[in-house]
Amino acid sequence: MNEAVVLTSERILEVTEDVLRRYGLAKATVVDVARALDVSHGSVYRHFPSKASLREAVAKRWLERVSAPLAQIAAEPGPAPVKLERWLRELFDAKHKRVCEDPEMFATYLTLAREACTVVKAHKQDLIAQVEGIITEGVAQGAFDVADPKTAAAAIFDATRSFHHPAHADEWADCTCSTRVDAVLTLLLRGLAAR
Amino acid sequence: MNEAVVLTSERILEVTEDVLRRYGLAKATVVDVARALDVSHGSVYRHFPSKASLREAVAKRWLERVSAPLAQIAAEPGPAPVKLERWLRELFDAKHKRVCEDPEMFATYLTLAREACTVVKAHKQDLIAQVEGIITEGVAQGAFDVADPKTAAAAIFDATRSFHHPAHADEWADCTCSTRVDAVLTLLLRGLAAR
DNA sequence: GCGCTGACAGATTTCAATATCTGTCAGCGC
DNA sequence: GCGCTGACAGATATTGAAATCTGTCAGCGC
Repeated sequence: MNEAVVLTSERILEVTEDVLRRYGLAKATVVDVARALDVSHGSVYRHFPSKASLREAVAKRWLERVSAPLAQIAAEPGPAPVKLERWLRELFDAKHKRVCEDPEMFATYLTLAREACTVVKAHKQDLIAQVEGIITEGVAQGAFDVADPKTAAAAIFDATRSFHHPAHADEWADCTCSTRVDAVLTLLLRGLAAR
Repeated sequence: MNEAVVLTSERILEVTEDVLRRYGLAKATVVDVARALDVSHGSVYRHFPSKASLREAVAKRWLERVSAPLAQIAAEPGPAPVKLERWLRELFDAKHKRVCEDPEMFATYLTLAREACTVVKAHKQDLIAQVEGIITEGVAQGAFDVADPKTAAAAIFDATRSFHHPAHADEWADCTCSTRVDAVLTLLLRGLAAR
C-alpha cells in the first residue's frame, strides 16, 4: 500500500476521498485515513491542523471540480444569452449527475458542505462572479438590459436554486424537472433581454 | 384544566400545538398531549389513528394559516403584475416573520412538514394554483405574455424558492436579502410582461 | 350504547458504562 | 535536524439494559 511515496497533502486528500467513499462521512475517522495511508494518525496532523480542516480541504476540491468546467464555458466567445443558458444547464447537469450516479456520496458532500460554509460561500461568490461576467458581456453586446450586472447575477443564481441547491436534490429525479428548468430559464432570459 | 369540555379533534389540535411549543417536536409525546387535555392517551387515539396523523393534522393547520391570506390577495381585483408582486411579498413576509419571531417553532414546523409530505405537496399545489389564477388574469388584461399559465406559475414558484422554502431560512436574516428579493421580482415580472 | 379508561405487548428512547477517536507532544531513528 | 511514531488526556461515539412511549382493546360507568 505504502509504496514508499512521500506523504503530501495531495495524497492525503485523495486517500481521504477514498475513505469517505468506503466508510461514509459519519464513520470515516482520521485513524482510518492514516491506516489507509499506512502511517500513524499523528502524521496526518502534520499536514492538516484538524479533522475539520481536512474535511474542508476535501470539500474545496469537490467544489473546484464543479466550477472549473463552468469557468471554461464562461470564458468562451459567443452571444451571451446562449452562453448563459449553456452555463446554467451545465451547472444543473453537473449537480444532477452527481446525485443520480452516487446519492450516498452526494449526501456525504452535502453534509461536508454544510460544515465548510466558508468554502461554500467562496464557491458561490466565484460562480456568481462568472455569471456577472457573462451578463456584463451581454450588456455590451446589446442583448441584455440590466441596471446592475452584479445584482442581476445574484438574482439569476437565487432564481435557479431549485435546480442547483442540494436541498432540492430529491426533486431532481422527477420527470417534470426538465420542463420546469425550461420554464424558469425562458422566464429569466426574457427578464434579462433588451427589448 | 379540563373544564368538562367535550373532547373534539379541534381541541386536541390546539393543545397539541401548545405541547409542541412547550416541549419541542422531539420530546412531545401523545401522553403529554393527553395529560394536557386531562384525559387518557387512549382517548386521543379515538380521534387520530396514529401519532403521525396527529402531527400531519397540525402541519395542515399551519399551512392553511399561510395560504388563507394569500388566497384573499389572489381574489382581490386589480392589475395582475401589482397583485402578483404583492402576493409574493406577502408569502415571503409570512415565512420570514415566522422564522424571525420564533426560530425554534419554525424548526418544529420544518421537521413536521418534511414528514407530512403529502400535506405539503397539496399546499404547494394550492399556492401554485393561486399564482396560475393571477397569471391567467394578467394574460387577459394584456399585461402578461406567457405560453402556458400553469407552467409559468410553477416557474415563478421555483424561481422564488430562495425566499419561501424553509431550507434557505438561515439566509433570510441577511441584510442583503431584501435587495435580492427586489432583484428576483424585477427579473421575473419583466420575464412575464407583454412587450 | 357510547365514549373513556388503564393495563398491556412490542417498539423506541434514554442513560450510563465502555470503547473509540481527536489532537498533542516527547522522543526515536534516519 | 526532520519527520514520524505511539502513548496520552479529554472529547465523542457506541452499546446494552432500563425506562418510556405507541397503539390496542377488554371492560367500566354514564
